[in-house]
Amino acid sequence: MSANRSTDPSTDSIVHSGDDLTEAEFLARYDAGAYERPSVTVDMAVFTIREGRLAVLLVLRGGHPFRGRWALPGGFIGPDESAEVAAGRELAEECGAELAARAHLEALDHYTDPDRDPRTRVISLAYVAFVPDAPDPTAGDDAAAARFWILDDLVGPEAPELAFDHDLILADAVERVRSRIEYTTLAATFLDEPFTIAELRRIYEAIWGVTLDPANFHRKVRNSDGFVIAAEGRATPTLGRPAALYRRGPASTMHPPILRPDPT
Amino acid sequence: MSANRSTDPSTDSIVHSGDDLTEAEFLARYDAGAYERPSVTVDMAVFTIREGRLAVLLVLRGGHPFRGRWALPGGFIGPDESAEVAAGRELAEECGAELAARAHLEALDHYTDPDRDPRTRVISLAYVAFVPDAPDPTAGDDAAAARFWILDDLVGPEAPELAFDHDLILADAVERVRSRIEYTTLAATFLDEPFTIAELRRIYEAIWGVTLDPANFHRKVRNSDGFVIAAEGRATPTLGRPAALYRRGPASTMHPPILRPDPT
DNA sequence: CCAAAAGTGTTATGAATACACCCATGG
DNA sequence: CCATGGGTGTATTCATAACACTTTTGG
Repeated sequence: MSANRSTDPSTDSIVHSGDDLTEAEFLARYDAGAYERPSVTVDMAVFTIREGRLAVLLVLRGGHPFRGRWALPGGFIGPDESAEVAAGRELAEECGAELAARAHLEALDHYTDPDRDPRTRVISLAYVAFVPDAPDPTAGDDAAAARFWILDDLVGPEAPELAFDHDLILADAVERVRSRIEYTTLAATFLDEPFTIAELRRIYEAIWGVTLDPANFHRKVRNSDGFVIAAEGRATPTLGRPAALYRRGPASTMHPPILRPDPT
Repeated sequence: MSANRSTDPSTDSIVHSGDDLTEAEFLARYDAGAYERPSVTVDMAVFTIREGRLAVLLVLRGGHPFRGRWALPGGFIGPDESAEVAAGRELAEECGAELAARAHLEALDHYTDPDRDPRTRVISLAYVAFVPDAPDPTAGDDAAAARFWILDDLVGPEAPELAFDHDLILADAVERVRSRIEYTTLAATFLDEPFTIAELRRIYEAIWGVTLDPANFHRKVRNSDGFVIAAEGRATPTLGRPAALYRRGPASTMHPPILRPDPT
């Protein structure tokens, strides 16, 4: 603590000894403005499936810094809202309210390098969100454009360089979603209900970038208690036997998990 | 964004249109003080093993707010340090530098409820740390006392009520460490080198609160590539056959994992 | 009838469990 | 030689992977 004393509001003796005050008195006299504070943003990796592949929502920055670079959508946390509320609000503004209502939002990590933003000290709280295949959003006021990028198009020499440390955040987010669908039922949140087991399998294939055995996948999902529940009716395929329809079940985790195939 | 415009430094038009500036000019004119900012702390759940059971470091608060309550150690982030550096610094101050140097520190989550701190808006970045069995730390200036609490002593009617939302953070941290040792080699960081397989097993038993089959555990650890590597010599037991000694191996994850026994 | 996709059956392999059994030491 | 904990062998059970096979539709 001593190394940080001048900026540390928990070191009460700098403000007031406090020893002779009740907690109510202490709080009434507390001066919140006496210390240097970082700015705090939420940044979101909003995933969906596009052309059978994993895609993430990026916005083209219309203002400084990093004007003209693609970035994860996000914004500063309001003084009276939690980070999760702020993320939901931003998502609604980027993708529309009805889509945000269906999205599953989940805390990812925090990014705190003092130099990660050239303006000032900015700490980012990162979230991941999963939405069913959705139309491209309309750009907000401070973004020149907003669209889903297929992840494969973000690697290689043609790929845009992202603003801030968003390439790092995105890499963490991709790994998170890839490992998360192994032992949770999250993959189903990428689909509109009702859906078929094969559609769910294509979600896994898109996120992992592999092909899975349809027969074994079908069995695993059906045997996983509460993952999916049968719905009325049949899918109307362009070809082949019509598939049974399902909805998301009550379970949020799977035992045993559906493990990624060994990339060997 | 529009709902939050007045506190949002990314909405450049409020500060300056920016359109006619280079990025360098924009940054030179940027006023970081124009927006309301939260305070940001790091809080740590520092785990060790005490009396064969999982224990966590708590400090008794000497000042307001929550004076006289036990809390996770932590402190405010300095203006020029990352959260990880801040956590390491705080840990060194609480537990001693040599112990902090051996500790494995890992980001847990962030806690952002606007009302979680009665003083002002405070966002907490939570970390978990794992240290070999260590002497009780000496309390720092702003703590009346600091000691390891066996986790089982923190439940029940006799248990102290923690400050802030630290009971929630601690619950998340415990679940994290319990699941983390399933598929990482983290448990070995609770031990001084060299150690025996049985000592490692007792770490798992302490963290999960179960008893494990010594024979099967031994095989799983030995078969897990890079988890442990053989060291010279033998342990000198009080009873029974002397055990072989090992050091931490290069692997950080395990395939397949060592799964918790079903609590059924 | 044929093609194609959905879904079931069957076998082989690999890991986990339970537990019998051997090993190495101190008393 | 006995008690105790370290460590290996082995049979059973269970999940997975591979793939043959059946079902159900449209053309």
